[in-house]
Amino acid sequence: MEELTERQREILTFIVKESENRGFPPTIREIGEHMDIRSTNGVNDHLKALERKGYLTRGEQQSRSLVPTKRARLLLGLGMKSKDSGMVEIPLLGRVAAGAPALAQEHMEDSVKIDSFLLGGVNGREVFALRVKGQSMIDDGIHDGDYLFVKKTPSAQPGEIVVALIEDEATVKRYYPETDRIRFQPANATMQPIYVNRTDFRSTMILGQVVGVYRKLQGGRT
Amino acid sequence: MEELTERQREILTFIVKESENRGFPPTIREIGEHMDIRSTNGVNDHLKALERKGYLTRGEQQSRSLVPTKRARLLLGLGMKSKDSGMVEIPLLGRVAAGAPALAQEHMEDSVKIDSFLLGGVNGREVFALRVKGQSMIDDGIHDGDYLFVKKTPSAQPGEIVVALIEDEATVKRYYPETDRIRFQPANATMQPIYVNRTDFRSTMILGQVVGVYRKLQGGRT
DNA sequence: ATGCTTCCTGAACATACGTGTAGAGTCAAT
DNA sequence: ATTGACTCTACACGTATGTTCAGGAAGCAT
Repeated sequence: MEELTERQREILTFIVKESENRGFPPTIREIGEHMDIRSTNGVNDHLKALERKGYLTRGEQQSRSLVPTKRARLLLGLGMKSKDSGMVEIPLLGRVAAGAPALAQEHMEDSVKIDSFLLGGVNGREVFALRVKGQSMIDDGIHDGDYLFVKKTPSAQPGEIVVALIEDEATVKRYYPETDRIRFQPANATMQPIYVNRTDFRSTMILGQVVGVYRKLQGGRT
Repeated sequence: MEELTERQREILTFIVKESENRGFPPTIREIGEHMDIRSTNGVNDHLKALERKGYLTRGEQQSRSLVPTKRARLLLGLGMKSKDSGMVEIPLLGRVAAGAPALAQEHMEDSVKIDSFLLGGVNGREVFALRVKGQSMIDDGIHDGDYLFVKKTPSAQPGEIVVALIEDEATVKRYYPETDRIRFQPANATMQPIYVNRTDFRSTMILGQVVGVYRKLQGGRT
């Protein structure tokens, strides 16, 4: 793990303390004021460094979206609050049917909490969950009714399992870009791949990348 | 104390939840989006009411400066306990190798927390977790490296997936009692079942029944 | 009827805020 | 010698965000 410089640690401490004392994180300019840094970019350099070293997560174009990571709390010797450490709450979308699923809205009525360890280091805030419908990925061990944990991302690496919006349906497939089209490959010997021409392809079609699968097993049913 | 209207309470709840989940409060527009209020002023009316009634403090001209008061937490019945409710901590045994696994000891060094909802109502205290070794259950969608959540029980129903101690090895198989022997059936076409004579069968051989499977997926590897 | 609160639309405005570019100085490592 | 982290200034730009004004509809008490 990369070490922090004195200045970076000071800023990280300030962010943590402000978050606790005021209830929300500071802005870049507030940090600059406290640290006697006249230029917002001076502060930004530090924030970038903290993010790169894994002590801070940021949102793009979002004010005050500075959230220290677990590692940051450990470094600063601030004991985590009880058993809550490492848990994230994931919005649970029902069995996604037709139409653009409510990714934008994300009503929190239903949610699942999960150990962030099981997400393999992915930031829990960019993950949603949904239930699988159908057998199209059975050869990859993804069954009907399974819970999928999906990292929101508009792109994917070839061969990765993604959730994509195809013909207004959210479906789970493997992603294979080819020269002039995209192949969405089911993992089921009885099913054919779906092809989408690059010209028809919008980045919004890929909703995210599957990072985890959970299946309830009880009473012996598969 | 002035009461809150339904709508005001909804917004207050949203602010509290967002603060906890994301680490910072929402903006007026984010609230509007979630509540289906198109006008920022519509939201502002509610915020003014919440402030007037003493459930919220705000800063002037400051983004995201929405901090619920103690009274708000009381009203919502959140005793400062945050997201931990409904969580259970499950001891995680390493890849169980040979010999009686440390069920008795249950070194807690490693553990996973999981939403009890995902255990399907099984009491978390009688559950342990372990990682799968081998491909013997691949046709049931249980792969090498998967995490199994196992309910400790000495018995099982026919056909259920169990963790059993066979020849000093902990293995995952389906459980089929036959007239004078027990058949432990792998879910892999290339593998043969294991038979145990009833006379040799001790109840301690069944460690538990599999109630959940989790698989990390990342970078496209299966 | 007349007000009052709640709940909302729509639009406009000022500023708070994140981001990018173009530098520059220090210091340690190669 | 050069490269690269770290630290910072100064300035500009776009947009994210809070605030305010001008209403309107529904319900409810006086």
